[in-house]
Amino acid sequence: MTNPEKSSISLQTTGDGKRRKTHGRATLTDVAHHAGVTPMTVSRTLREPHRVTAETAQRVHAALKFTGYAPNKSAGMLASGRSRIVAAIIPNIANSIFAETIQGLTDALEADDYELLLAVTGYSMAREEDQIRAVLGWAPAALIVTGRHHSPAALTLLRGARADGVPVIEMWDQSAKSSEFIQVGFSHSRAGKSMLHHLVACGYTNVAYIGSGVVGDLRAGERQAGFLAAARKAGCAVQVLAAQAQEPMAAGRAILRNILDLANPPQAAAFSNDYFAAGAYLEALERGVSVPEHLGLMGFGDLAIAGQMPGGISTLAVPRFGIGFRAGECALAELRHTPAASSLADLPEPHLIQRKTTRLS
Amino acid sequence: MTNPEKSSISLQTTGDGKRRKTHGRATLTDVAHHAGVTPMTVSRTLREPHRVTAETAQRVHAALKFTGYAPNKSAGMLASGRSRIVAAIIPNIANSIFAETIQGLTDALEADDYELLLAVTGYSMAREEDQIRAVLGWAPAALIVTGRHHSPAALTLLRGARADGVPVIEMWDQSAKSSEFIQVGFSHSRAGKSMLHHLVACGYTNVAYIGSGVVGDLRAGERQAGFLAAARKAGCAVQVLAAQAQEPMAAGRAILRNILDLANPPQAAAFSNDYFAAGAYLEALERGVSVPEHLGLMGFGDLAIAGQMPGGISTLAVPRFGIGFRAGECALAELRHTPAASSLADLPEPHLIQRKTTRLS
DNA sequence: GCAAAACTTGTTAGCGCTAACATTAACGCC
DNA sequence: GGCGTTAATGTTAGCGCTAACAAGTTTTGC
Repeated sequence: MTNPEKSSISLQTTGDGKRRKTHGRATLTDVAHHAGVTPMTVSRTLREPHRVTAETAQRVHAALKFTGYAPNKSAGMLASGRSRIVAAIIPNIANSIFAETIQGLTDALEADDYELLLAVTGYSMAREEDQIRAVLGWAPAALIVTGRHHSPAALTLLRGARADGVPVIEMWDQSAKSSEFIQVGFSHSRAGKSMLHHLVACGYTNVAYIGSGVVGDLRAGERQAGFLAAARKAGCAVQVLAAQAQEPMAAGRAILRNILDLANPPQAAAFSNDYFAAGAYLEALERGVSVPEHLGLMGFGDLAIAGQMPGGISTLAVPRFGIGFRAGECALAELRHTPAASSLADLPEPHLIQRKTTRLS
Repeated sequence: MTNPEKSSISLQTTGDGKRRKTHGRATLTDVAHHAGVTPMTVSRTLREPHRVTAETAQRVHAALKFTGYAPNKSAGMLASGRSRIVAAIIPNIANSIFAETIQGLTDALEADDYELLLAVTGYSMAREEDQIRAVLGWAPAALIVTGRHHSPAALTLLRGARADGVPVIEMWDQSAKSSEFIQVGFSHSRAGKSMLHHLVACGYTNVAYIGSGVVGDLRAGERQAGFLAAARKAGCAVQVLAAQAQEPMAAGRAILRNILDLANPPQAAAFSNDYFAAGAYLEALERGVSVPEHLGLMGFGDLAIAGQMPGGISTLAVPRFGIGFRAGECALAELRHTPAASSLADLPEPHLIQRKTTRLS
């Protein structure tokens, strides 16, 4: 290919010699000229092919290919007032818990040919508010946020969006009472409670909870609170530690060392996520601490690593992929005005997977 | 909040009583009415604050807040012909290798207030082509793709974009000779060679390479080819296995079992990524296979897990975050017309990290 | 055979915003 | 005080596309 400019077909002057402001890309009008039809016919060929003669369609398609036309979506959105964007706002991408949710979301949206606009908050409510404002500028067809807690201004934005007919979905969380937005998730305080109950059922009476150490992670906080409340109710001794902000498995290792140094070491520890638990488990193995006899360990999330560690790590499994998929389905259902089956249907509740790191009672 | 509609300020009728087509959201015109100025003044207040009186700015800001105005970015983009979007096309998100790259990209773009539009190909060239076409519809300011191999049509699109002044960056790869686009990455065939050389330096003479098993992952293929070529040149016996498409650590475990069953088992195995290596290592530990004496293992990527496994897994470290950050910086530099320092400057070459799974020679 | 229905294509206007220019007001300078 | 100069705001036009309607063409039914 000797001439790299060759693909740029753009007409730089119109018939009357006036210069166009347009940048190189071909427009509908360019395509229409080539095909000898009006822009409207080209537009229809693309969006409502059945309303166009086969012969016309053929000419148009030839022109499309010749010009290398790519529709300007901004213009389309502006003209139609609709967009095929679904915006999702998540705390972070690197965390594989959300990566799988995004995968689920993508899969669900593909069915109706929506695009995903992703924004990341870093667990900051202020940043969430900014991101909501930012994505709203794209007039998304639906808006999916993480969690049920938002700043007052963010809440106003969400309500405004919903009032404009934009489905708003809160994922990864669930209110005790009915919520004003659609929710696709589970109760984290109940999840924390389940974790404690598992340890109690295993016969542990003195336990520790290791929090995420991420200040803005409200859901992690609720799991912890649920765990502690249940421990108090069960008369189980409990102490709390927080992971340091560092690579999660390394943090888990550090935590284990801390636990062993404790004045009154617990018989079992529940971790805010499986990476912490995996790190702690490896450290325990290396130090010859017998798990689960001397120390029980459990994680949260049922990430791949929990199943792959020797013997497997007991954990609370949550539908990471399913939450994303279901959230996408709910958005689509609202957009199609096919009232979704209840937003919680076929989303499995978190459930315990007992592996080798907790003692059988 | 008793009236959830209250945040929707939209004027549904104009002065002359004509119904507006607009959806609920406030427009510049709405804001301008409230502030008693023209839309242009509002626009200027937002984009060129210094060109507006303090008093006017104050009135406009009050009106902005009152109306809950959020700019329609499509309209702005259409009118200005510019966008503040950078599009990135990656093979997949769940894979943490790219997650960190995206993080780097996001960090770099934040400096100049660009938004990131992300598209995923699933390692399919056909899908890459579709995704390029799709993101081009948003008239991105820059386009970042993964790898240097594209379908002919995709290549035409990329060239067309570049001809329109859109910086095009290929990341995670590097051509032997100079390339037509900016490249931020490294040579995978050289990476494969480095891996083989490490095993040879450790004294292994009969080795195995475990490919990714992902058909479209051309870079993984090049690492494998580089490894094999180097093995042949070094006179090192080599056999190739491919991981099954399943959860990566589980695949690594399965591979280890296969290796042990081999007629002529290798002394060391190099894996296409650290998850495979970690799974294999755990399986080896459980089976009492002594690593690195009986079998050496090495991974690729220097993911967290490689450093956290007992003793640590030897691996080839690559600048996952740095590639994304540098790609973002290059894009910004082009957009600012501040010619970037060479696209490869301060991007470290892949380097070997020897840990406990390969024998010291 | 001819009007009504159905189909195909064209025309017009405008989505919300901004570039470019036009206008008005305020200022400085000799 | 007249006149250029700058600063602040307004006016006009149009980005590329699509909704809504209009006009022409073919088909259909009896």
